[in-house]
Amino acid sequence: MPTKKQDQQELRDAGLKVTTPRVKILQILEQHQNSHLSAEEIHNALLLAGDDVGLATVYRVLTQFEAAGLIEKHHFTEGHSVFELASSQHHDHLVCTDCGYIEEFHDSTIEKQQEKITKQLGFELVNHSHYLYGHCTKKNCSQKAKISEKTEPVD
Amino acid sequence: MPTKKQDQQELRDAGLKVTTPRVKILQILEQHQNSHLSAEEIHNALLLAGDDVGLATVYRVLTQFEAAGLIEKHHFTEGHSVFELASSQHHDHLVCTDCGYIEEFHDSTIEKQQEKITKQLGFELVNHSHYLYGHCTKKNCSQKAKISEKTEPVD
DNA sequence: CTTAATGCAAACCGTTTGCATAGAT
DNA sequence: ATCTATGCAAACGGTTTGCATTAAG
Repeated sequence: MPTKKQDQQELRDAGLKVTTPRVKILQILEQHQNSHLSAEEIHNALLLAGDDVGLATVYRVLTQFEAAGLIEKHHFTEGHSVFELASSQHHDHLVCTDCGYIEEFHDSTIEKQQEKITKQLGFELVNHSHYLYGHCTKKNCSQKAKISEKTEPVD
Repeated sequence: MPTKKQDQQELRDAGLKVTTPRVKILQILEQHQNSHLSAEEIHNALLLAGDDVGLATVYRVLTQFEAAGLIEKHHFTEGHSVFELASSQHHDHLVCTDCGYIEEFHDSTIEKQQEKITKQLGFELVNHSHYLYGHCTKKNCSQKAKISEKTEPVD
C-alpha cells in the first residue's frame, strides 16, 4: 500500500494539484485494489472513514483520475459505472450474473484476434470493452443469489 | 422485407398481442436492418411516418421485444442504448469513434477462447458483450466528424 | 366484455453543472 | 494573491412508472 507521500507524488505526477478529496479518494481505491467500486460506494467509504467529501466532488475527481490514466471506468451493468485503479497489465472481466463476483482475465489470443479483425476491416483499433457474463461456481454464490432474489423461491 | 401479415404473425409467435404500435415499431426496425437505432430515433421515425406513438410505449415495446428475443440491445456509448433486429448469426461490433460508423464481425476464434477462459475459471458462460473502438478509414469519415461537431458555428 | 396496451406527465436515478466559498501554491 | 477545487442544490437526460383511457381478443 503506497504511503500518503507517494499518493501525493502520484497526483502531482498526474498533473493534479494535491487536495484532500483527491488523496482520500486515491486511498480508498488503493484499499480496494481487488474491487470495482461505484462513485456512490466510494462516497460511502469516505463518509465511513469520517471524510466529508461531496458526491459531486467524487464524480469530478474520478473523471480527472480517468483522464489522467490513474483509473479505469467499467460498465458491467447498464446505467452504473464502476472504477478500479489502472493496473500495469491490461485485463478484461468475467461477471457472475448471480452474485456479482468479478474475475479478471487476460487472453493474448483474443487480443491478437481483435487487432487482426480491426485491421482487416480497415480500422485502427484504439480501445475495446469486453465482458463475459455467466454463472460462477463459488460455494457462496447461490446463497448470495437467494438473498438478492426478491421475486421467487429458488426451487 | 416481411409483409404486414408476417409481422403480425411474428408478434403472435413471440407471444405478444398484435397492436398498432408493436407492428409499426417492428416495421421501423425492419426498414433499418443495417442500423442500430435508439429509442428516440425509432420514436422520431414513427412520427415522421405519421404514426403517433408515445415515447414511453416505444420503450415498453422495445423491452418486450428484447425479452421475446426479437431484438438485441447494445451500448456502444455510455448512457445510450441502441437496438437492432436479432439476426440468426451472432456478431459483435466495431465502432468508429470519429463518425459512429458500425461494422459487425463474427470471429469463431474469439468465441471459442471465451468459452475456454470461462470454463477454466469455473464459470458457465451465458452472454458476452464485446465492442472494439477505433478509427475507420471511410472517405467520408472525417467529414461526418466535422458535421457532428456541435461546438462550431454552422454558418 | 374482459384484460392488457397506450398516452401523458410525473418520477426516477446516476451523473453533471452553476455558483458562492474554501483551499492550494 | 491568484486561481483552481469543493460543496451544495438544482439541472440534466435517458428511461420507467402511475393512472386514466383505449383497443385487442
